[in-house]
Amino acid sequence: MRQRLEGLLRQALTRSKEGGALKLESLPPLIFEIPRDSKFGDLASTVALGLAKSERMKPRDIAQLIIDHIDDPDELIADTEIAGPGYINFRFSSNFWRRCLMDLETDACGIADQGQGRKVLVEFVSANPTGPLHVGHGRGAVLGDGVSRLLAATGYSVTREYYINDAGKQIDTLAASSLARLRQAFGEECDIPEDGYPGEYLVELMTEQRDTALAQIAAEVKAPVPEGASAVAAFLDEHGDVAARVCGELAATLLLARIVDDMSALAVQMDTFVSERELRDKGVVGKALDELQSAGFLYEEDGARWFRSTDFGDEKDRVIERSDGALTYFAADIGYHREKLSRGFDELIDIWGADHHGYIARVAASLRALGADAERFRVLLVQLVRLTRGGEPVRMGKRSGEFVTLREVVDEVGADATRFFFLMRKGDSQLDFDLDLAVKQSSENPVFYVQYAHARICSIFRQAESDGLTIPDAESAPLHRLEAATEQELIKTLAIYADTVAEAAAEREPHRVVFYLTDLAARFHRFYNQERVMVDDAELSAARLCLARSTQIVLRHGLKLVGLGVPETM
RNA sequence: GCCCUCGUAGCUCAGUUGGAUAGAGCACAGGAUUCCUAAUCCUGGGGUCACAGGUUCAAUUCCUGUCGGGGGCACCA
Repeated sequence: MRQRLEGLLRQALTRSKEGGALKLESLPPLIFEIPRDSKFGDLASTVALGLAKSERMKPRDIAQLIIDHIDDPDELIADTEIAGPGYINFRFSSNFWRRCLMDLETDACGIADQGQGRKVLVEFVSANPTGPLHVGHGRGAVLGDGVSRLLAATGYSVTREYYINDAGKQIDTLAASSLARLRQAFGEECDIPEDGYPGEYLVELMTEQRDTALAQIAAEVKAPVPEGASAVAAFLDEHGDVAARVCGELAATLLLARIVDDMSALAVQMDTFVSERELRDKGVVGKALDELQSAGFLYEEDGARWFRSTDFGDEKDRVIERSDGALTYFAADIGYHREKLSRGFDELIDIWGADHHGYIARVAASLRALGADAERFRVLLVQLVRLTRGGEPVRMGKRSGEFVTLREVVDEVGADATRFFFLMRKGDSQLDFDLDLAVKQSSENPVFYVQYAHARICSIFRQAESDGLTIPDAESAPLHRLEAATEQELIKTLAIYADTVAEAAAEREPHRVVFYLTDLAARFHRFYNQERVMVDDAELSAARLCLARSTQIVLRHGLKLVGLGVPETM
């Protein structure tokens, strides 16, 4: 809707300028709003208010000038009025609404191609493969997926990537913990390391993989597989390092597979997986550091190597190589992000937990130092989820071993309800997830409200079909018969779908689509309760069937856009 | 101590990027179905937009400060 009026207004402004009526050093942003009260028209613009100062004219006079310069050959605008301090209120003709509905019947549902094929890499979840995903990861997964879907729908070429942190201390810890569990699986008395991962999932995993693991270790050291508890214990003592490595790799691989499975239960799919270890082995990290070195951004101090990130807006310099010679996590991240850019992406989006926000400045600094435009890197923070049960906080963490896994929640409340719950909130707002409440309310989750609207429409169409009625398309439907207030409101809501998606994509905020869908469903339910779709008047029925079809199109498109199911019956 | 972020109805949250009388769901009270799905709809009460200044014709929105919640300030990952 906005897009259509924008063209006309922009033209009017250009003509005013050419005719000398307005100076217009630059074309002002065209800000529209949908008036709360329909007596102020269908859409209002504040352009004239914004121009008052630079033009040194009264806003109302400017508004009049603009209106006088509008050229509207298709008669899309039925009426304009200048109101209040200088609003221009537009009322549209049935022609206009017809075009909006016709837009919805196109492949892209009238959504503009903002992305123009620009390549975007969205990196999200990227949880260490040291345990199952927990509820907090779910939020990042759903947000990253939602943003990806939004960008894909608006013309971007999107790649979803998972960065596997399979190097470094956490993996060493996993290796030691899983080796201990392996020993236990063979009947040995063995405690897991003090700061290891105590979770039950490792016990299950290593018990199940007991023989596989032992066979792999034996193969690596080219020794026969030991038999009997004491022989196994002696064998593992002798080849402790290899055993730990094999256990760690085995556990990481299987845990990652489980993570992938957990994500797909939430309808989240990745396109690519990148391994930190592989990047390091391929020399990607070293190359990036060499570049920084030769550009003069690295220096030695206190026996460590530092990156002069303060030159690029960070608040302090950062260590990239510790005095013991080990590279820091940050060094790996520099290499990874450089590698992402080298793959030809126009834009990198990272989705991080809010506890990493202090990290943004240094990664951005490293990219700038490597010559990349800072605009191309953007981090979306997702606030941590505070898990409660009956109002009491649930302590969680791999360290404590207590877990509420994402999978448990999805199994209990369902994928759609879980997705909707996360997508209803802006990513940067804090979120309490009450387990008891989530289960209790899963049956009244608003997602069903939206899906029910779609199912209802399908039901109407089943009825229409058995009555031998056909649904006209928007071009030929007698839309002038849709005069009821509920019908008008519904049409207007349908007309702003493409605008809503465009804004949501531009802001990377999927929750806007979710709110829109809830609003659309509400308007449809209202219409449905007040008017009968199929009535004796064939023309009126045709118009209402068309309206229902348009609503169905948008509901289906919108539900898919946020990754939700589109049921035909409920 | 410094930095980031949030503070809107009893609760959970939106608020069209600075515009007209601040909205929705839940909860609470009452009502609607001879007919396309009642997982629906209608009516009602509820607010100093944390607080105080500032910018502006116009501030919930931008700036500064105060208070409060959360997070971050490692040769950790």
